[in-house]
Amino acid sequence: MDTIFNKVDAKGRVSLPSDYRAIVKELSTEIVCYRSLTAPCIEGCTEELLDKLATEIENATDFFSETQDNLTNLIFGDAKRFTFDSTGRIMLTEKLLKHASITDTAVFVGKGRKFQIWNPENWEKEEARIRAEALKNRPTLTRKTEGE
Amino acid sequence: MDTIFNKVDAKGRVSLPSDYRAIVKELSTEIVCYRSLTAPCIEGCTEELLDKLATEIENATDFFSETQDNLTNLIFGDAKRFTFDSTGRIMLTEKLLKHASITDTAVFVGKGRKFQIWNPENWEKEEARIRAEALKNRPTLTRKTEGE
DNA sequence: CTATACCTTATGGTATATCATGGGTTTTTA
DNA sequence: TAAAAACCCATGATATACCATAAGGTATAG
Repeated sequence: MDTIFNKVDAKGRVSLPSDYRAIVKELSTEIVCYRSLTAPCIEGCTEELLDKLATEIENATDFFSETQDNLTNLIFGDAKRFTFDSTGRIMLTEKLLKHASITDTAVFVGKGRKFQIWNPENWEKEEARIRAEALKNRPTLTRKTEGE
Repeated sequence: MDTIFNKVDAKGRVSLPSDYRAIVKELSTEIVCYRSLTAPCIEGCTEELLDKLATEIENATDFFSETQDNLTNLIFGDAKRFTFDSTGRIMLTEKLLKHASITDTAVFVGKGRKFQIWNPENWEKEEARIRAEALKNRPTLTRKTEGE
């Protein structure tokens, strides 16, 4: 998956890049999007992945625990299903667009089993940051990820 | 899933968001609501889930023996069935609305298998609190849940 | 090796269906 | 009998589905 720039029209519609669609389509015709917790961008994935995460939370925390309560609110309160039509577009909400400061162009960035949607300028900065960081931590990284 | 703001009309009626309805409708046309034990909000789910919760409480007797009675009383004594009509609306009771301080607008917050109903201002505060908290505990979280 | 035809994908526009919400009417119940 | 709740219909807003066009890329034929 590479980085793709697509236009956002006046209604908030964006074409999900065809490569992304192809992967999702094997399972369904919808994705889930939510505001990234740590970055000014939108994150997307399949519902399956989100369900898996929810199950993990349920297993790792107690039913009545504050942690479980907070996490489920955080994840499911924010996440929204987006079905894409025959032309492969989704309609992003105001909340999501605002969080990522996206107006007329959205940058799709593949992240393995999920992806991110950025404002072009912000992504440019982020990419530079990531590259610098990766270079700095290279020795540690290679040791850690051995199994991949 | 998702957070949705709906109006409460003069008669106390609220539209249950269509996405929520779609999931419930496969089974029936009613949900169960009760006052949250931990937060100033209303909680809602299907009757099936409440039954499951009852079983879980029973199974956890070893750990909750003291509080089991209290829990069952609090939840089941409070829970009430709400059928939604052809337009998808329910009529919440005074008791529930008062507990959540809801007057003219109700915020539906998805929690996976259940949902919460909040007063807009309270939810805004709660959401900010949760997100800040999650950000602070991020290292711990990611280790536990292996994803984000 | 180049040009043309074809296919895929992105994007703009439009019509249709859905949903939230308001109001009115009937039925229940206290 | 009065108040409240369930039911029904109407409407405006909005999202969704669909069609048409444009642009880019690839394969094939000349």
